[in-house]
Formats: sequence, structure tokens, C-alpha cells
Amino acid sequence: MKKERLTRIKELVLEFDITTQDMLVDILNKDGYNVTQATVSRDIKKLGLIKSFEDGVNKYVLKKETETANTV
Amino acid sequence: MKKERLTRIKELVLEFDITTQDMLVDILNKDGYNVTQATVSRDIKKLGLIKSFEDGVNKYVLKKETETANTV
DNA sequence: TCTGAATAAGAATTCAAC
DNA sequence: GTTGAATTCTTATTCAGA
Repeated sequence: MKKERLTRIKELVLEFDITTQDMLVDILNKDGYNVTQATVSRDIKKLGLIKSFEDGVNKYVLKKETETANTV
Repeated sequence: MKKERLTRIKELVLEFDITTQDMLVDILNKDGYNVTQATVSRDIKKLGLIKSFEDGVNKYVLKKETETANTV
């Protein structure tokens, strides 16, 4: 397992609007990391990334906290 | 659109570990709300629910904040 | 342990209808 | 504006292998 790759993924979601795992696969491959969607899926789980609507797009972001009791 | 249903969904994710939209469909149907996965998908978007690992399960939770810059 | 290929599972969208 | 059926898209997992 490449910790380096995990760090790179985190950088990528902070910098870009990553909406699918395939996007990450593409970028990582161009970066020289040879990975498939299966691996990215696992990496995302390790990093605790979640998909969330931000700025009108459903993208991966780093999880902070979740549970709230806001009103609808 | 039933605002009532949205409220119920929020209650459900707070009370139970809802891991799939189909689970919500089942429960809502038993509750008397006749909906399909398509509608639940839209409701989840409206409520801002996200899937997150909590207590070892990947479940729907209410979004609070996301973007962080924690270390890996 | 880690990974990929293939598959299964889950979720979002299209398209029509109301 | 809201919904369901069907479809497409996306993600998680299985299974094998290194």
C-alpha cells in the first residue's frame, strides 16, 4: 500500500472537484500511479472521504463531522 | 413533494443505521409512505444526507461540515 | 497486504406522466 | 413541482493472484 498515493488523493480532492472515482484513476495514472477503480475505492475508505454536494457539485471531500439535528 | 416524508427520513437516519436507500424505501413503505428508490435518492439530496463510515458501518448521516486538512 | 478484473450492489438520472 | 420505471452511472466487494 502506497501511503504516498493516499496523500496525493487527498491533495487532489482539496484542489479539484473530484466527482467520480474514475476521475481520480485518470489523474493518478497520469501522475504515474498505476491504479484501478477498485483500489481508489479502498483508498477513499481509508482516507474517510465522502461524497457531498458542495458548490453545486457532488464531489469527494474530507470528512469532518456529520451527525447533526438541523431543521429541514 | 411531502415535507413530512423528508422529516421522517431525517428521523430514520438519526435513529437507525440506514446503509442503503432500499432500506429507507422499505421502512417508508411500512410507514405508509409509498415511494421508490428514485424518490428517496432525491430526498437524500434535498436533505443533504451523506454516506459515511460511523461505528464500522457505511451509513447515511446528516451532513455538518466537510472540508478539512487533517493529516493522513 | 495489496492489487486488478470482474461482478454485484447501490445510487443518480432520464423520460414520461401526473 | 413531484414521482416511478427503467436505465445508466458509480462504487463496493469478491475472488484470484502476487
